[in-house]
Amino acid sequence: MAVRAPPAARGTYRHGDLRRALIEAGIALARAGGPDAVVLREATRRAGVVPNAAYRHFASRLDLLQAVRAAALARVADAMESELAKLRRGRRPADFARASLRAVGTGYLRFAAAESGLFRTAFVAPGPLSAAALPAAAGPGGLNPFELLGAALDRMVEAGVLARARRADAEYIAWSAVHGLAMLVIDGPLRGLGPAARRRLGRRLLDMVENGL
Amino acid sequence: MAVRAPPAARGTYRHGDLRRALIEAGIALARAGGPDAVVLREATRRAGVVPNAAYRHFASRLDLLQAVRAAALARVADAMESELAKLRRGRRPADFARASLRAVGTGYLRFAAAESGLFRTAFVAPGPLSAAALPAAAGPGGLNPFELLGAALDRMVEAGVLARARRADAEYIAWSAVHGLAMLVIDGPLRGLGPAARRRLGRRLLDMVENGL
DNA sequence: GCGCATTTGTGTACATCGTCCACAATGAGC
DNA sequence: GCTCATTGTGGACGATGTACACAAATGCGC
Repeated sequence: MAVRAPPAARGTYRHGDLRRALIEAGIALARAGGPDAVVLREATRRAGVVPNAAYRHFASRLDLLQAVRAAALARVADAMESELAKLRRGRRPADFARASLRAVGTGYLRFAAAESGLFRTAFVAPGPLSAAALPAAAGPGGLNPFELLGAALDRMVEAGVLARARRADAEYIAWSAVHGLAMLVIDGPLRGLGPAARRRLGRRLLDMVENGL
Repeated sequence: MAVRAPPAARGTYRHGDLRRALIEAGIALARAGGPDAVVLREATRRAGVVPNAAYRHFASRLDLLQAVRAAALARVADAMESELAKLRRGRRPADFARASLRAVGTGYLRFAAAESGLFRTAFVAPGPLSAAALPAAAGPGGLNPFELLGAALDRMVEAGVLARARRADAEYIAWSAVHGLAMLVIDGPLRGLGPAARRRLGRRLLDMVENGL
């Protein structure tokens, strides 16, 4: 009878929740192979549906990719928040603020290393032009990765650890540093570096951000 | 008769220098559309040759891409060197060393902004696994981008601007920062930022590297 | 000079992909 | 219960990467 064979095979004509199923499949594909692996036909196959069915829910492969991308971004935010959650709140504000910034960076780098396919998908060039703006890409706390970083920096200013004059654009600079390391580690010259070396480099980079910002 | 129609149409059976022609076409494609635009059939079309001819010179599309990638990397090195060449040598060694580091970074960022397609191609993930090691990717001076950066950092140590203890891994950290900014500006949230804002951010980032390294 | 093997380009073919169009099954609203 | 908008199916097209067999040109040994 095979009501639920591994790929699919449903009895009903309607799928019920195809849109979600396609995104789910897309996430699985992205996880395994990055953005290029998000292939429309394969997603429909996994959803047990004919390729064209996808066009009832997405205008194009790119449209599906964007949805997957948003999901991936949300997971980045998750990773950051879970790192932030580890912080003990008891400390002096200055230390706490600094630790927040590091936590944000650490979450980013950890996620990049652990889920490189999704990470690459999250930051793929979104077509020729797109406001993008990381729309519904927030984590459980309701903040997207960019906003989480901004909040950490604000905390640093309040705690007097970061001069107010240096606050402007600080998120771009800090993000750049962390993002660059993530990229180089994922598929740049630093690929296959070993977790220990990766952590060491990560710490060193965050030192630079902390001191140089 | 059309001996030389725009796309191609040669008289001879042999092409003469197909390998080079394909790489050249690949570079043009990468320039215009990044790594994904390096399409084997289109390259052969431009070379005025049937698709399969490419396989006499490249094992696969990916192999062609690697060749284009090497060329792109060489141009990155060019950009860095040309920025280094602008430096007046007369100054105090410390200033000169610092300026070298900035020049390397500036060249990198300039190239990323001016030739984003080639830049993205230069740093695309090279397949599932590859030693890569930036082989014949050097500029006129014979140094690849990574080596140019290393040389600048060495100069800083010699000039006493960078503590010897902090020299280790410094290229990875510095590269990360600059690379990250380049990525964000090219197709991340900082896309379409305007040259002035871009330069400002670049300077700020290089400040961070200089102070925080 | 000449014959033949090696190189290099051609022709045909296949699977896969994104996408379009016409049609069929379904379920909601009257 | 009829109608109609929604959602999935079937078949098709052009593009891509690539494999296999064949043909033209080159160059080497003689």
